[in-house]
Amino acid sequence: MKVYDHPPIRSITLPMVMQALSDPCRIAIIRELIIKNRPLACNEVPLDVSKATRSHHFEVLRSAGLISTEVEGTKCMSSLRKRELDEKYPGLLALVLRAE
Amino acid sequence: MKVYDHPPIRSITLPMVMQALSDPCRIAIIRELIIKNRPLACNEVPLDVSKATRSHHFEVLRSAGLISTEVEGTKCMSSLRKRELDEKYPGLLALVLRAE
DNA sequence: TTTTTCGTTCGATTTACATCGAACTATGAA
DNA sequence: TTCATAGTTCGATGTAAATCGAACGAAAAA
Repeated sequence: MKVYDHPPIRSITLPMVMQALSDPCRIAIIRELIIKNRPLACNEVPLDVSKATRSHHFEVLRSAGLISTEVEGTKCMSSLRKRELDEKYPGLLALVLRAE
Repeated sequence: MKVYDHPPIRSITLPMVMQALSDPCRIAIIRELIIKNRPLACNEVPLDVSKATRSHHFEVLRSAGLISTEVEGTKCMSSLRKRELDEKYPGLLALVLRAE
């Protein structure tokens, strides 16, 4: 069974976070996680890309420290690292949620 | 004399802004503008890159709507579009200033 | 056990980006 | 008028990123 790597929040840098959020698909994923306020499987977020690309975007968010993922059966559920993000980057999630 | 183009703030998107802030040089420029709180010439911001690259980074920030630039003699002075940014992306500048 | 579901990984392609040196332009100073 | 300063633009190069289809693997369902 696949195990995901989650970098410690200390090792995350602002450029990494900004880079991760510079793509519309990935912003959509983060927004959905904020709104739904629960872990989501990859295909619960509507995106107009192939599943390979979708998987790629989740991986980018994961390695930028924005989400964490764990396997549940055949699905893998991703959650916002909300507490850590709010502490390290206060205002970031609110910004992503509200902004156009 | 060179005239710079500044996109209207309503045409700016979050991915554009995030993309512009995904580079350490550009974050350094924005920070310096926040801290100094006045227009700065390109070479007033210490960066370890050539002047061509420096010029490029200012251009990226400009076309992402983060700064505005006007010519003064042989220099070109860049300012933060602070009022507009605070209105459209509240919390963004504070985030850039504080975050690691 | 066979099939379906969910997602990853690989290899390939295309596009975007950071970077530089060199040539250029406009202004101001000598 | 000549020189210096500040920055842009061009062309080139190398690297990173987005995207896909196809093949794969693990777990659940039939």
